[in-house]
Amino acid sequence: MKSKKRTTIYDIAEKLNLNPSSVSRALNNSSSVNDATKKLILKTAKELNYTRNTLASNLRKGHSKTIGVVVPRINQNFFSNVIAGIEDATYKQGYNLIICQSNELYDKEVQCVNTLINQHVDCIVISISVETIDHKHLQNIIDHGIQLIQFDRVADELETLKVTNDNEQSSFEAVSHMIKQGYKRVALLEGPQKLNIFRQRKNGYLRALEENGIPVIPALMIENAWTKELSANATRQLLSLPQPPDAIFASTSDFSALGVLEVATAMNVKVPEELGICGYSNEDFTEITSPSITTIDQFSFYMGKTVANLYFQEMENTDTMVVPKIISIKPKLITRSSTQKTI
Amino acid sequence: MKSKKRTTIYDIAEKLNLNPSSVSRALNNSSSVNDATKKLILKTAKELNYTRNTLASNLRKGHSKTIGVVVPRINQNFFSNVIAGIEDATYKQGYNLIICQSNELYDKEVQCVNTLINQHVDCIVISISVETIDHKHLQNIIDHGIQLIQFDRVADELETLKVTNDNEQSSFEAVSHMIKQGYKRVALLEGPQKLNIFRQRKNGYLRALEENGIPVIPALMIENAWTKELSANATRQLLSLPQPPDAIFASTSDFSALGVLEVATAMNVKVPEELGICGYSNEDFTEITSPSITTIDQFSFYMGKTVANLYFQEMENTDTMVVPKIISIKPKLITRSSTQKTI
DNA sequence: TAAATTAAAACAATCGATTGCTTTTTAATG
DNA sequence: CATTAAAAAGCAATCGATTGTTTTAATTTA
Repeated sequence: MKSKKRTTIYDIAEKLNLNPSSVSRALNNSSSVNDATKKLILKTAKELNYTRNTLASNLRKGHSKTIGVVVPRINQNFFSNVIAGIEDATYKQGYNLIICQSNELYDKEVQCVNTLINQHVDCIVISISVETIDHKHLQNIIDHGIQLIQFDRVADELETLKVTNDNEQSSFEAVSHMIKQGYKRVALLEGPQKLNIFRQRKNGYLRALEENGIPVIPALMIENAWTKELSANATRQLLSLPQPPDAIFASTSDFSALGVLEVATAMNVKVPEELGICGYSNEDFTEITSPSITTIDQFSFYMGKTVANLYFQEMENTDTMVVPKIISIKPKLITRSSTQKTI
Repeated sequence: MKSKKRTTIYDIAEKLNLNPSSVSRALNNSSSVNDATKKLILKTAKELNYTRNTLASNLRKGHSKTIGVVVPRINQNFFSNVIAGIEDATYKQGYNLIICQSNELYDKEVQCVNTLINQHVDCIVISISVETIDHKHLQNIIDHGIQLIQFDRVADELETLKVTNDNEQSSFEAVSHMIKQGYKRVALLEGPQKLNIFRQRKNGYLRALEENGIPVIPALMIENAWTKELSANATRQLLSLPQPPDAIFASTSDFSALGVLEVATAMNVKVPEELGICGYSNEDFTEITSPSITTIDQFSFYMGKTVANLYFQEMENTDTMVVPKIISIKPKLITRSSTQKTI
């Protein structure tokens, strides 16, 4: 489609025999243009179907009023909720959102970041991929003078603004809850330990065991069980142990917990009587499985809003340096049937 | 945060005692720059941490290489999958995505569209809100010479590029399937008839009844049952009828179907023996309810890719007028336990 | 009425990259 | 060695809006 030429302030100026600068000022409601003229300009602008060219405006003004977001996957409940939260907050401020997904690939993540830098976005919000171990691309964002906010999966080594979940504490509470319910051999399904969130969740698990005087049994801790399939395999393995666990904390996601549940059901292991299950994320479906699954709510939408508002707040300090700041949101344990050993 | 001044082609030109135009050409790999010079420029660009200012570039080039997307809700499975599909396709072409959500509100939808027009996006992709009945804002997009692609929930009256699901046919097949399973009184939970997709689904339902010689019973057709709660209420009402239905087609969503299932279970009505249930959308959870729910897959991710590719394809015809074109994707019936009356 | 003040509009430079056109330099040809 | 062709680089306008500065017009004050 050939896009017709759009109306510019020059067109308006020409038609009214005025200078473009006056048109611009009128459009920005400056006080240095006569009210009558202003009205006339506004009317003509409407007639000619004028809309400001944000490209030109932003170029001149030196900013883009745009925030870039990089997440592993757009269509994952947690992330799409965070994005919805960010959108909700940024929209009100007249900001736009450019969304990219890394697909959990380091290379794509770097590309996304570069694109956003090129776009001269004012801020980049990122939750890193599993593959991401070095942070040159993140440092690059900072070097370009772009505000950087990390959320959820953050690079600890890099001192930036961060919005995180208190994974350690919530895992601690989840495992403590299971122990209080009477489960004695709680297994752990771990996520890739490259990601700090999974390390933290493991730490919470370990602390809960320790504080409750329960020995750590390495055989009950399965590495890299972070998809439904991997968790299902892990569960088969665990339940076939001479001394199988009587509870499994799927610290990686509710999908993992679902894998556990399915295998348990298939192997005729009764949940929650013989096996307690706890997931992570409070996906919609955890409420409707039978039994319903105990899980942890991360307040994802709220998290998105927090991220956006953090940016707007920091933006105010125009000339001071960025002070690294971490906002930690405390997730909430949602206890359901899958851990109701005692009735 | 004060953003430091970024490196421009002028900085590079100055440092190398060259003209900015040569730098620009070198950066664009033009053949009219000496290879040695080109190499030098590229090296210096890297040293100075240069990145092209896309704002300036796009202003000059007259396009933004950006596609705007407006959906009712970002964090709804169907839409987030479509967006992921669009992103997947546009990313490869070096395009960016600006995402907005209307929250099912007409006013917000209009605002979103206006913002995108201001941003001078090259194309706007939209799925309209429930509230949307007039289409001035969509016409406005066209008037600004911006390519418009509607998907899923489209305004029939407006002749634009469209990517839709064949809702009529898929509903027809779903209801036919239920009838073939032996269900005799199939009820329908309708969505707001303002939206064409829900009208089409109703038509498919009606056609299935007709072609199978089954009378239409108005009492079995419930209007506006398009949330889980509304569907639950509707189900209670239906099952309390003197002559209750023996199957319910929740044409609006799987969430509705879930509402039906929960009420049926609570009322001790056996699914699928006494009541067949079919949903719409193939949400993840339909697989794991007990019984699992028969539903319709809309190929949402693929739909997103199709939308994006439609744009790129149309873009080629630079000077011809846009010929309204509709791509209809045929959804797939996924039969599961909830409609297995016969074994 | 002349001078001073203020309001309104015009002028011109700028943001950074691109591109048609011109000039300079280098290489090739007779 | 002169002439011509080709390659490489420079020049300058452009995209559209913004903004500091200057000019003009209108109003007020002495």
